[in-house]
Amino acid sequence: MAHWLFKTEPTECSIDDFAKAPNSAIVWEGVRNYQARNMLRDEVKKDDLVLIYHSSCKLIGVAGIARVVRESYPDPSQFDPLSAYYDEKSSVQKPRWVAVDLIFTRKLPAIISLDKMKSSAKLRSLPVVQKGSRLSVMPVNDTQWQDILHLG
DNA sequence: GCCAACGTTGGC
DNA sequence: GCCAACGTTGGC
Repeated sequence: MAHWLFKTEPTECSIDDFAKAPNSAIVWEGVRNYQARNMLRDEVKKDDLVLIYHSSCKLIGVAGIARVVRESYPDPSQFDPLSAYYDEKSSVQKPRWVAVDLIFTRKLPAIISLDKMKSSAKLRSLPVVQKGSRLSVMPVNDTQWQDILHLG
């Protein structure tokens, strides 16, 4: 079982949105970067655990944990002209983007801040703390997973 | 709101 | 297939 970190702007989808619907799958849609898509499509598997990371907000960092309940399938938002994620170059016959479904696991008692992760020597190789890393889907290895949660 | 660091696009 | 111009991301 692998571990991941998914970025989200809490104004779009926050850990509280997960917590409010603990029994319903959340469609993780809108990934529009090829490198992130490839991981989502090829490597993110059912039962993998995901750190939900809040970005572009006041309290930047890991807010909670979710679990993959459905592996990649065509992202419905790419076909929806009314969606902000609509892609006119994509088609149902040849979809370009994928989504996965997640379910709430738990909210952390406190956000594990980006600052805190950056100041941990153990986490220097973690993609999210590296300069210029903008991927919205990033791998987290087992050791890093433990180290991150121990910061909390 | 700024801007560095990436990613994408399109002319050649 | 190169690369300049442009667009986006996201921390600050």
